[in-house]
Amino acid sequence: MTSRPEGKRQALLDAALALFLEQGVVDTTVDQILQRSGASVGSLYHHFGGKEHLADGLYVECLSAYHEVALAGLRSAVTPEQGVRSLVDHHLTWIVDHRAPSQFILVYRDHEIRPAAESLRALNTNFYTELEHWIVSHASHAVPLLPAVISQWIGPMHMYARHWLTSTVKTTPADVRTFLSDGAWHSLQPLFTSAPKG
Amino acid sequence: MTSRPEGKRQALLDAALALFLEQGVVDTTVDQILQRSGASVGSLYHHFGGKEHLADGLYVECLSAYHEVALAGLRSAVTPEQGVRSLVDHHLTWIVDHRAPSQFILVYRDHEIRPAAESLRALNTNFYTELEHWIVSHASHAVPLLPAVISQWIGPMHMYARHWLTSTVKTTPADVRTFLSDGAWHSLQPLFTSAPKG
DNA sequence: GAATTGACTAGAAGATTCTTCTACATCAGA
DNA sequence: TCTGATGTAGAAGAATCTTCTAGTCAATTC
Repeated sequence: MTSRPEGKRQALLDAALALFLEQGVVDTTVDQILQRSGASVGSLYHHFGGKEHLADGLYVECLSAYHEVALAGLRSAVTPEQGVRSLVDHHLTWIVDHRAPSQFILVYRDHEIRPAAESLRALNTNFYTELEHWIVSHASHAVPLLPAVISQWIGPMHMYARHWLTSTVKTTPADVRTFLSDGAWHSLQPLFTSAPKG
Repeated sequence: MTSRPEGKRQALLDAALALFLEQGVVDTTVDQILQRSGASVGSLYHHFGGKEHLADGLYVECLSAYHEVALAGLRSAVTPEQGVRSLVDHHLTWIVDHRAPSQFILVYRDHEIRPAAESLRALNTNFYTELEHWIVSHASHAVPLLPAVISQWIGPMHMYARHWLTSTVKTTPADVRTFLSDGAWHSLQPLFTSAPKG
């Protein structure tokens, strides 16, 4: 009966996010999602095509939103240093302001290896490709080992975020923002200034 | 009939590892595991108590083996530099020599938030606690922000491992071993030599 | 060396959970 | 008012997981 456009779809996403974080994807039943969202089986399968696809949709939704913010900051950076630091800053801000989506992204990411998750992995590929292009276009010389460079840039902040999101500490990422930002910049700085070794 | 001790248990683990990597945990059915392993439903539920518990058991098995090697290297290190670098080296060696278990660990890690996974998370906690103790005991002064320091130490290598294990590139981690090892050491070196700022 | 015990295996029966399917509702635009 | 696109409903059916009882086998006890 009552239903504004996108009403049930969004209700399903909201209910699923809450339940998935409370109980995990596997232990959450379709019935629980239906009860919490007020939607019917038909709605769920109309909008998403199944429980796992709903989880995929949720992942895409959450990750896209994050990517948008992160890339916007990177694009508006003027100097290499601003760009390198912006990604760390935006990330740490994001996980505080969007705790639930962040948890779901970190926890669900790569959690399955299956061909069906193709489109889902493409999301990450696009993101990293843009990061690589940004590095190359700002670097003062050829950059080898791009994946390793990217890892040094954002690996620490990812790991810290994972730690902060899964533990229950009261400290905020603000305490480590400077530390992580400095670390990232010091790791990448050589790419933008000095000449390559060898 | 035929059954050596541990026979079915190990067969179940082997079959599960292969299937989980091929199809993901969710898309693998109990029946598939039984067929591939030659075990019966009874065996699976006797040894593990369910499909998810089997996945947990597999995770524990794989991760424990890795922790053992990693910590052994760390303990036998004489200088701080050897210790810092050993963890990176052992990790990169490990993922090459044990590709399947590594993939499962990275992919399955944290993949569910649920109270039942308590013992499972304890494994990681113990590992990181030992890393923290090692840092503190070798540092030349008080170390703040331990989780952030740990993240700088092993965050990049984790991220690179994830990349290498999920992509199909032919390059081996040997190409980046020096790069990542240097990065880790340069990040942590100040802890072991100079005085803290502020 | 028969009985007992405990660890393990077997597979049918039962319970749970997921998915499909058909019918109905709402709404914008012709 | 009709029409088609989109969304909703829930019963029926299919797939999957788990429990349960009944064994097998090897080692141990008396």
